[in-house]
Amino acid sequence: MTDPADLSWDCPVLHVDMDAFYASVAARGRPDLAGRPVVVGGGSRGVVLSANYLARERGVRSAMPMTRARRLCPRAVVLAPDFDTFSSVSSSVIETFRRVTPLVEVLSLDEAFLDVSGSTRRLGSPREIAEQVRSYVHDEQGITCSVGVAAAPSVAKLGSRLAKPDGVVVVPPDQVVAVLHPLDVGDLYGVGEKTRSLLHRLGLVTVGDVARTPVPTLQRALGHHLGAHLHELAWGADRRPVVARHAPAFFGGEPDRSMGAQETFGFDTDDRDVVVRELLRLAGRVGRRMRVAGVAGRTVAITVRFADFTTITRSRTLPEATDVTSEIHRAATRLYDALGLQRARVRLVGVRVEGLVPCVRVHRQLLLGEPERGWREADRAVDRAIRRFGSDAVAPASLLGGRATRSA
DNA sequence: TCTGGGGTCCTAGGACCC
DNA sequence: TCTGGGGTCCTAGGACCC
Repeated sequence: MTDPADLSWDCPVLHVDMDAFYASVAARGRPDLAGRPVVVGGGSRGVVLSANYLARERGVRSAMPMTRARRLCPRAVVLAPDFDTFSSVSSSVIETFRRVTPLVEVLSLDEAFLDVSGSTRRLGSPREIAEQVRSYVHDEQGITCSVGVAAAPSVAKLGSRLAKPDGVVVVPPDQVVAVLHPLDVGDLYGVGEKTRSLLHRLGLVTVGDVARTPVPTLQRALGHHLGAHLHELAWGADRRPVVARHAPAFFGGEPDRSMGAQETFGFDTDDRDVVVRELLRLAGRVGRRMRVAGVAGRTVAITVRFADFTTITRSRTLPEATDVTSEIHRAATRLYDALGLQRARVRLVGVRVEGLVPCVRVHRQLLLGEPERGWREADRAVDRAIRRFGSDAVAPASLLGGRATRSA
């Protein structure tokens, strides 16, 4: 108990964030990569998913176009992402967290909140627990993480950022204001580039500036919700409890509200047939994931991004929820055709189904008829074949040979 | 040489109903 | 006959996060 402030915390929260997670996992067991910049990403039109710290020294950042990253850091080793491995390492790390506390709120593959208020008697001060978590992760998974410790989740999250890489930052309650207020407003969770520059234009540059601005003023500038929310965050007053849950729809988790898939073409296209075939592939992917999860949805939405990067969405709500690939595809195609595009060059299309509910709650009138019943059974057969033989085994006839259009 | 893919939430306007 | 308000659903877009 080196930290007297620890004792005054009614509810200490840890935010654990893996350091350059994808890049670290991808480089594990690769001594040949030691001392080299590593970038995970790919595709001719892709972006950086993760960069290790040597690559970051050259200015490489997440979400940066790969072309730019290669220019900034020609020596970088570029690795393709392997999400199966990332997921499995992530699951192991989360199991490690659960040895410390059952109150683990998983935010993504590489970060989580841990409420350790029930663990201090057994494991020591919050700082000591943070160090234990770090050594467990390092010893068992061979990667490093950073931990922020505070009484509020939002402050703990800022702490882990300040701790990076490979460190711990504890922000006791009586130091929250001193730590928060000098930071740039862009450091607040929920403030991206647009909101940051809006606030800067208003003369609100630091978190302290936001904290000292009346809530109604913030609400006029940012909207009712965000205005009030940012004011709270600026005082470190986020008292949202840590909720034990797994982000994706795993057991016990809340079902996703929507499921979608999208894909950028290898080359922009103005060929309707190419787009409609792609919509079929995407509808198939989404439908299969919905059937695996046991959910159905009523609203089908498409996204279309044009060559100039302008992006539109169109959606239509069906009379009945569906998880049938052909129904999703039909709705998506109608939405696309309703755009009435002539020579527009399309860069990306996406399909999403929203308003998901568990299938058991969908009281389909099964008198609906044979055609629909037939499609459902066809979907099940395809799902079974894919489970047995892999996703290359089965495809609608119209997709056969279609892949060349994406990679040619 | 530009800019991925998976999501969530908020806002705002219009339709519609009470 | 005129006027108003509240609630909900639908649609489109935007911002944000990892």
